[in-house]
Amino acid sequence: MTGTTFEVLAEPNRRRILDLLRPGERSVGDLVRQLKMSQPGVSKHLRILREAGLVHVRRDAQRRWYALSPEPLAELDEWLAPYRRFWTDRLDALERYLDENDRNTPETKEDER
Amino acid sequence: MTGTTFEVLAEPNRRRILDLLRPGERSVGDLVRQLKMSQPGVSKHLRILREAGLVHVRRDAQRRWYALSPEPLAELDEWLAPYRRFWTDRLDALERYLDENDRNTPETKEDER
DNA sequence: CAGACATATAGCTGGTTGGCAATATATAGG
DNA sequence: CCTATATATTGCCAACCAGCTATATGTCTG
Repeated sequence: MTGTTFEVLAEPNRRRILDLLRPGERSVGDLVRQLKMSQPGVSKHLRILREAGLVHVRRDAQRRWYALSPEPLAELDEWLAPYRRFWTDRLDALERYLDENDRNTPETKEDER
Repeated sequence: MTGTTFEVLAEPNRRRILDLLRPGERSVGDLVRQLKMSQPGVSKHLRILREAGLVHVRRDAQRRWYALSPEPLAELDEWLAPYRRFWTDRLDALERYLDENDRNTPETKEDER
């Protein structure tokens, strides 16, 4: 099996790659230049990201253009959702969007208007 | 050194422990019973979670009551924030809170070995 | 075709890690 | 003090992993 999203993201260089892809597509060589890492190293990480469904690739002659496939990040976001209430009292409008379940000790500070 | 929040959360049993702590404090023995794992195994994970600042402990005679310290999760949340726009277009009020920079053009996908 | 260029894969290796059993530490009670 | 209970620490091991070098694959150009 391919690693879980969490395991894949545990590696800092892979998070870095995703960050670099956020503005848009990048070629492998491009990424190699940004990360201080060997080309095979980068390709290996890209494979792992690809197999985890976090990036997808477009071929163009010898170049391969990698781009974000952010769907799996939603899984992480879902895991995180029930915890948000613990540190985002200020942004509690957020909870209205993102929260849905259980009972807990709600120590909301007073909302307004 | 203590691992990063991402590394610590890569381990499924540790995420499970946090999930179990979400409703409130639990003793170690309590956790051992829920997870199918040896007591030393659980203690080891708890130590890692403690050193990562994700849980804190309260002594009570022989018992130790563990509870969530969710602050480090905010770090994860911050990393995730700029990605949210990619799957939560519906929730674009969110972006007003969380986002800051530009957008890209989605491309056709292709995937092959 | 040859050679250059871009990327992927294979093979190796040192370091890390999760699991367990054994043992240590601490506390409570008789 | 002795014993039971609860948890932590230690020591060990097999598995995994990220990085590297060397090599393979694929494509473009002349």
